[in-house]
Amino acid sequence: MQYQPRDIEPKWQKKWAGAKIAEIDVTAPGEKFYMLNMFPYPSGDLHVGHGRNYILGDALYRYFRMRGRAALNPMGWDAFGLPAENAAIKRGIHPRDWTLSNIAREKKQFERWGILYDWSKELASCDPAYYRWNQWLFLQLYQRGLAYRGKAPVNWCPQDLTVLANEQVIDGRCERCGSVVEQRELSQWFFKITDYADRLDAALDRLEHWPEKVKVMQRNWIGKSIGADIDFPVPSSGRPIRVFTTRPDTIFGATFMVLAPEHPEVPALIADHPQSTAIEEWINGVRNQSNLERQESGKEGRFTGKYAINPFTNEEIPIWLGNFVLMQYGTGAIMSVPAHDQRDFEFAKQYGLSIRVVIQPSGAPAPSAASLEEAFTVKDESAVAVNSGLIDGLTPPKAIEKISDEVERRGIGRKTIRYRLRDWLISRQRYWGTPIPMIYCDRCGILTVPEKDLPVTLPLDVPFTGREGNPLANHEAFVNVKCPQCGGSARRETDTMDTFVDSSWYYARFISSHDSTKIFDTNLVNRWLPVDQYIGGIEHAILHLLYARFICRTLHDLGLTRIEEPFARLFNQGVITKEGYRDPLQNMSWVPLDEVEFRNGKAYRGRTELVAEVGKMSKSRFNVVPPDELIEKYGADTERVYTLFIAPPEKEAAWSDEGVIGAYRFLGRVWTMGTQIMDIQTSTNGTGDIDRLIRKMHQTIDGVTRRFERFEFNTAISSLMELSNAIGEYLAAGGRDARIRDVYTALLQMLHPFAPHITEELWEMYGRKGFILTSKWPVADPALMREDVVTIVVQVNGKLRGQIEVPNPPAEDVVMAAVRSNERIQNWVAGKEVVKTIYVPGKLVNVVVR
RNA sequence: GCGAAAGUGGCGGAAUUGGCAGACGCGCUGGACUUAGGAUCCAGUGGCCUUGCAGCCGUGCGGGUUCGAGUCCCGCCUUUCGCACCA
Repeated sequence: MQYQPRDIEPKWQKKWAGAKIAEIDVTAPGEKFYMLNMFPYPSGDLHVGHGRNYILGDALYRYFRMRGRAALNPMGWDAFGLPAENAAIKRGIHPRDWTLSNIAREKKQFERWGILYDWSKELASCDPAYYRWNQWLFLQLYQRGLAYRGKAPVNWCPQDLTVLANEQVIDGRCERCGSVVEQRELSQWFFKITDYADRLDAALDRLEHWPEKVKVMQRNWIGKSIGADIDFPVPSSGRPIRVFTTRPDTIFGATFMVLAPEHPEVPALIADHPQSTAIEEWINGVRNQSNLERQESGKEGRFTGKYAINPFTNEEIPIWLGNFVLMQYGTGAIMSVPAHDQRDFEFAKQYGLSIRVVIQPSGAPAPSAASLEEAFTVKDESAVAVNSGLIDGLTPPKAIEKISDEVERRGIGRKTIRYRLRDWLISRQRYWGTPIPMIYCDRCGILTVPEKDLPVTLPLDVPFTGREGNPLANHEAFVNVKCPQCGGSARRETDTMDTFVDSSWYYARFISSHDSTKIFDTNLVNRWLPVDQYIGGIEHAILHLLYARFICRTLHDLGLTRIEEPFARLFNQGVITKEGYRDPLQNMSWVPLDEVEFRNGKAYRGRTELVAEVGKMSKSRFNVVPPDELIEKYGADTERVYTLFIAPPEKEAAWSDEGVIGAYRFLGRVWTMGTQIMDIQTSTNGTGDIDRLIRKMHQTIDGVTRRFERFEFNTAISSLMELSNAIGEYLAAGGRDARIRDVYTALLQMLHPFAPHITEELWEMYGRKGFILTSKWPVADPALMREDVVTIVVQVNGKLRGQIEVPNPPAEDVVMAAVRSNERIQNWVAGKEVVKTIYVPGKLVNVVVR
């Protein structure tokens, strides 16, 4: 009987679904394993690149189940968001219908891949039963001052009268209508993530099983720096200017001060300047530049004509404006220490400002003007403060401590910790999201929607033209509401929430996803969280993972969980790339694959030779591999095995259509040898070496088990291929010992997480009871792994000159006797003086001769 | 510029602690089967010299440590990723 994946795969998919095999009772006892793939945004079409992510999770899930863990593997939909709204505008489909039909398609695709999710816990963020708890959470945060309204600059399209996400702004213009986008200050809702900056930063050190890369990215994003705020008196205004510095120990070298052009003191400082108009013009020019533009235009500054007093040297230092000082960070003002800071140095050289060295390697001569270029790079461990009064001779850490204490003692500042992290702007002037549950009443002010009135449901009867801004704002029935306090007429908030709010706590909701009385069950969540294995793309390294960590902590602080960190282990799978083709004559635009002809190994469209480029699969590059055809031809098991075999899972991998055949052949061989082995009923003396094969089996069990724990799926599969090759050789050699059945069964079990359908089918054909999925993972017996004979490599002067076989375990004297009696080896040693002999137990002998 | 990771056949990639480099797979070559193609099966496949052989060379480049280096150390080169005027 031929291997026909087309027949057996749907059969098992139905059986698993019928048996509700992946449904788990979260209250039942057992050692829990919470496995979670990041829930997808249902955009409709899943390609083999997406498949890698889910197949990887499914293999892991099946493995842990077979290892006897109570494994939970739920799935849901990150179903709010802009693409649905754009589809509505472009194609006249309601975002809800578009989303729901995509969900149905993707769910079907998961089934075709043979992926087992516990669908009884399915959730979708666009479902009022889900988003009402978003709203509830918002209210809890609002009541604790963690949600607030504030002004923030947003991208505003004056033509479409709407706010645009950064991604929708292309070269400063609206992606839809092409008008120049403006920066506008609007009232927006924020979550106060900055209150948690310190805890989110500190806890990163305890996330042992997170990729270092992600932790570094989060650390940079939070951007903690320890330093001091120090006031510099300004005689002309009588108001001191406060600077932030991480190096207060260099204050004796602060020879000038630089303010951001937007600094609030600037107008007063330049008011009586003879060229104040020119300076204002310059300020406006800088203001309109992005940070990137400012950096590209180089350092520029203007002297205000005013001076501040350095509180430690008591010197007057000039106050400058500089385009490299950012108002958003610190106090928007810096003390410049040109001798020890690259940027200050460049600025000082450009404008001829004075430079004073205040840190030097101890005992070194004072740097000359020529060597000043190096002064700011002093990283010498022995560097100490000089020309610095009370801190002379101290190393930087001690000097920082002492000078900070002195600043506090004098009452001119304090030690501070600052973060780059800003509060999380959650307002979106968009329809397809969770309505923010707030009400504006002219008499009573800003009010929360009472909990009993949740959810605030998103109305469905709105028109989508893409022109009039947020459709919600024009929906009278939605906007007009009675004030919950005075009963008078009031207006609803029409902003919706950033979809990252939805994804910041869904992992907890899965545990009791149908509970309509509370956000989740605290006891159960305490049992099941944190997620044991979280799997998703590196693109979520910062935003999603940081927001989820933040919200998890707020839930903890609300007394709803004991859990502070939501994800114990994190794994980022690599993307799958494929060649796409560009047309050099058509401005290098991507060419659809069906227009590409291949001749002599090169790609053409007509007579134009196309340029091949390897990149992440995406529709816009026409390089996606849809799984349908592949599954039709070779089956889902082949795709699964190939996808996990292709490369280590964390690495980027290049898809090769030819490579797939290898996985198919492997499964075909497993199938064929299975039908052959089934016929072996009783032990008959063949010529094969069954003991060797059994040893190989135990070694493979040991290896595959360890490789599962380390996510080394590619080598796990290759060692299964080796075992299957060994079985094939045994059969070819005429081996017919009935114990081959045990070896084969173990192979099937280990193969199951990768190729679930074929292994279930063969398991059934073998007359085994139940699903192979619910069978017990094989255990390696160390005693049976051991070889009877070991081969020891013999080197002479480090070069391989022979091999000897000795009984295992190898005794040193036996090995040495064998070396001495081996003619071939002795020929290499003959006539030379043996300097020494090195024996590496069980591995090799190296004879060193002269 | 700063930080991190990585460079191994024609390709994807293997190689616990330094110990037979190239497992496994693709591709390729030859053969079997076939009217033929495909599929399948068998054999071979880093380079060089060879009748042959565990002879020589070989893990980005240059040095070093060691009986022995893909692996450790120093110095370069290249690629990828992250951060980027954050005071």
